[in-house]
Amino acid sequence: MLAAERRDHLLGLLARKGKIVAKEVAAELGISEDSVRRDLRDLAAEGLCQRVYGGALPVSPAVVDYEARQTVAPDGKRKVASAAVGLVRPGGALILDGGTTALAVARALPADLDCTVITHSPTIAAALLDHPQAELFLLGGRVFKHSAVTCGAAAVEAAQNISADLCLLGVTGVHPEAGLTTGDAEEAAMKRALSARAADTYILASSEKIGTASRFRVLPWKKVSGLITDADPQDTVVEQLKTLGVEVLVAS
Amino acid sequence: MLAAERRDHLLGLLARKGKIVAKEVAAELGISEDSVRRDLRDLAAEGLCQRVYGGALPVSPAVVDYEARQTVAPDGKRKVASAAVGLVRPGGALILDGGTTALAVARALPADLDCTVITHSPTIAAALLDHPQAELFLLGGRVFKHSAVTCGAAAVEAAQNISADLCLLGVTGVHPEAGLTTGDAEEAAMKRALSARAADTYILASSEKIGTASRFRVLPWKKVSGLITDADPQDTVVEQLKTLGVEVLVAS
DNA sequence: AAGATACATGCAGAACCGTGCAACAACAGG
DNA sequence: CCTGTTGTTGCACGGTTCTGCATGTATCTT
Repeated sequence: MLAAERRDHLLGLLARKGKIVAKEVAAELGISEDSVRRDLRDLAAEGLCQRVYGGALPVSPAVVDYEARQTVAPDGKRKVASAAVGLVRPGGALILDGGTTALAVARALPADLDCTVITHSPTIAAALLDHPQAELFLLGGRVFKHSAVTCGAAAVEAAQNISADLCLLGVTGVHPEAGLTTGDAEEAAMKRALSARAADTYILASSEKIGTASRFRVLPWKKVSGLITDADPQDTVVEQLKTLGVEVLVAS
Repeated sequence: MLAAERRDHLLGLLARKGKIVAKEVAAELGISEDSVRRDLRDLAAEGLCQRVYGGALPVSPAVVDYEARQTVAPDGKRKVASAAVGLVRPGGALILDGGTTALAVARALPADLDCTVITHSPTIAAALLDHPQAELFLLGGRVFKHSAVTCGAAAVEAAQNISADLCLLGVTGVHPEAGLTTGDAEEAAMKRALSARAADTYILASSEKIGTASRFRVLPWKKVSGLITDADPQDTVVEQLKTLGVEVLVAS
């Protein structure tokens, strides 16, 4: 393991778990505690972590570079994205919706992923250009600038010619009675068309969308295989969804 | 093994594995660590990887994005782009090819431009998202990662359903006898399909492309309306083109 | 207060690095 | 065909950086 790689690893741990115990990491990586301590000392000197007795903690969010916050997806979306990545099978075909949560999924996909990704979002397509093993298929059509995806008759028609194992769909509203909803009729139709072309459809929904509804219905619950969210599993709405027979994958 | 081949191999490793250990690669390829280190040093100088003790790591995605946004097009491409923008008529329809020169055109288009832009490049589409008045149409298909455009049967078919007043095409070779050429057969076919759907086709070619030829013919001279270049109008090749009846728009 | 744990520091060996140099191949020009 | 030039490659050298250990000190726990 490269020294610089190890530093990245430490920062990753810090972001994911919120703390680092020097002893544990040393054992895990098979290196001496001294090296871990030295790394932590260096990172602390650069303001990338806060050194504490026994390990290190993240620097307070306010201090973190503004740019870093911009580029990194909000915590909820990142959690949902990494849970969603677990559903993707190598060698399969994946339909990936547009939107910021789907973009987080695209970024979380392993760089050497060997599968076909079908999308109607130029942004997602651009984000996947550096995945050399992934076959990439873009559904054309009129571009809806608001959400940066193609919609309309041409896009729906293009979708009719593809099939996939899995469809990961973003929505703006997730409600027990209203079902899955979004704010634009064309977009709703497009999402429906995408979902219809996949064996399984999972919904990407960070916690703030749970229990809310938008103007246009995308799908009823019976048409989706499951929901991926970072909401509390004990949440009332989440419990309600479970009683409806919805498979809820909790991301953390 | 060729030096350039080796460089590609290194970049591939970086993408697939996320890191390079100089010692390992040297052993694997049967060359000295010095050569590997030299390559890594060069790649790092071009911003293609991050050199670290013991090997190299990928440049962080955030940095790439940032750099891509920051990098202004080379002077030649910028000149060509601004000359090309002069051909675009408000209210009309424009077919915009992929590639860096076309991207420069997209960026040079006025933000309040009121026209329809048709493209097969997700990158170009993404660049035009903030042009509120422009209608944007994306041609779908299999994405060719190398040049970040859609190609193949589906893309060509999608192109059959559109029409435009003007097509701005990038090529890699501009030669009096060989005509307009590019390095990939699929791309050449796609460019032909785009050109066929527009009343006028103009070629975007910064000066370094003048007088060169690539493997696959895109179009013969008689099919294009003109050439937009920043090359010297007195240049021998440019003079030759003029005698062939090619309209040459000199960008400056 | 005392033992346990974590820490900083210095040190030595190992790994890694850049540079200069010579050998070699590819190539253009005579 | 020869020759000078250019660019690449491997090797040798000296310097730098990393790493684990030993030591003495600081901090935590009980």
